[in-house]
Amino acid sequence: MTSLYSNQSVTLYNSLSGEKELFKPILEGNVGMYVCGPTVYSNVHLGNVRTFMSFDMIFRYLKHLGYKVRYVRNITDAGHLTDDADEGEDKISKKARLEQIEPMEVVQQYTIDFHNILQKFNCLPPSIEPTATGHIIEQIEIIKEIIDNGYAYSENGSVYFDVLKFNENHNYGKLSGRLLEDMITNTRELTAQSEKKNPQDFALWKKAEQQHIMRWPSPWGDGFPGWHLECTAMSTKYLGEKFDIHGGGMDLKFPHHECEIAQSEASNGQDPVNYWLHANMLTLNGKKMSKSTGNNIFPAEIFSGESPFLTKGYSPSVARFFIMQAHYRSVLDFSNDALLASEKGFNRLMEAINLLSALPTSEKSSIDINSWIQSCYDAMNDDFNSPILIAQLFEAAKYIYQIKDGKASITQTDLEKFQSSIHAFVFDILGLEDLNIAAESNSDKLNGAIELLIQLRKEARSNKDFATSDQIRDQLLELGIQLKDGKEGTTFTFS
RNA sequence: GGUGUCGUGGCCGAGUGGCUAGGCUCAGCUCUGCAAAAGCUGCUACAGCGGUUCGAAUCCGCUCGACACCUCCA
Repeated sequence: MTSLYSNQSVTLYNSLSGEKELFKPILEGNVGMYVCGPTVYSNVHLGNVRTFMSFDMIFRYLKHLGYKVRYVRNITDAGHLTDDADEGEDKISKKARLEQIEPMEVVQQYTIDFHNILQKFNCLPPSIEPTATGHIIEQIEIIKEIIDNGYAYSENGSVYFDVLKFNENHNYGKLSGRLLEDMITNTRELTAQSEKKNPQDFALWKKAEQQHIMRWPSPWGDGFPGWHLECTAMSTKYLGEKFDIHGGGMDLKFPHHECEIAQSEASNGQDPVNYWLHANMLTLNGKKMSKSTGNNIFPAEIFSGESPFLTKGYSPSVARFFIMQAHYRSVLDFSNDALLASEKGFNRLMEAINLLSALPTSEKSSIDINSWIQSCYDAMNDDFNSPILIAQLFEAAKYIYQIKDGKASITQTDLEKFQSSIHAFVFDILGLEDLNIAAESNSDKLNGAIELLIQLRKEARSNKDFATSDQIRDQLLELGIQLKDGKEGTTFTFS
């Protein structure tokens, strides 16, 4: 059997070229994908989640197409200075000092939170989730190579990447579209940069001061690795010197990803990545969500509704649906109104899908199922355009109601195809979950009780005892259980 | 100041040279004991000004505005 990917060709927007390109993996049938993970010194907010969700959707789609995907997403548990000055402190160390615990306790706590949250949003775990602290040796080796190749210098126990030297025969700035000379003329004045030859240089290794708790021995003395280096070390180790896809948030494009390219080229001479993908920001009140400014909203607040920005709580799947309704490269603004609209749309889609298995079949299909399926693939093949896919799914919902009402027809074979495709796109690729099914399966007793009330209400109605029937309906609604009268009887949902 | 992205109907969001996504809201209808729910129908927009073109939301120029990056951030 041939894989789907031989029929469905994916086009993706490559930040490096600024254009949509046909996706062709280095090794046919295999994809190596690296995504920059979180720095685990605080809880992830919804903006962080959006990026990981976007790449989860991409991961899911590539797998669906039959690619064997090795998805590597790191945990940054070391390095990462709070500022660029020489006195900059490691973020995790700082948090540990403030809370008077071990740095690895900080790391552990927020790594667990990160995993829990992503699981709630139904993100698949990556194939490999390496940590920066687990790859200190690899990082030191890369630094040695860069020094040997003449693109780094050590100074007072620290090692810096020599950007000017590198730019003499490489192109520093090719990813972010910057020119080094512009950067030099526009550099802001920063104090305490005495160790660097020039401000554009970045740290590969930082000397640890006496009080610094996260430290490792190295040829240059005790210290810790620079932030950009870990991704180069881990992507190279698990995906090779050249791999297919590198993803991350738009805000990492410069300097982080630019530095990764420079480090690879300076150490092994390879431009490391064929396709750079950048997920755009989630904004709140029109401004980027950010840990440092506090303009953010946390997943726990979404679920509980306990936030000044929300009127109620929303399920993880509704939040995921909301995010999937925008293209991953567009800025998306978070608001209660937008979430409310998504919730209604999401419920409508789920209700239509639940009708699928009970649809009547006919001798002929009046709907061209094959071309509908292809239109779903076309959407995803076009740079993972999930909003278009969702529009197609609502078209499918319309078909479902037409078939149900006898205004359209479908054969048994087509229905099976229709059903399996919808399931693939909604649950496997978009990663949505049907909450009513989940609710039904874990509360059989409650469901039985509600069914009983529905039966009693039905009897009351047939006796024209509307006082009783309305009491059952209204009081259940107050409890958050909504009865829905339809032609084939009464159903209910939890609101 | 530099680099980049973008400005779409009441709201959210696709599209990116002609065939006018989709969701929500709203209005009407169907169903109903009344509702709710659900379904159906309707609502023709592309910041402004020029230009290219038989034809532009879509390409080009200018103006205005927003956001992001240039300093840690997904």
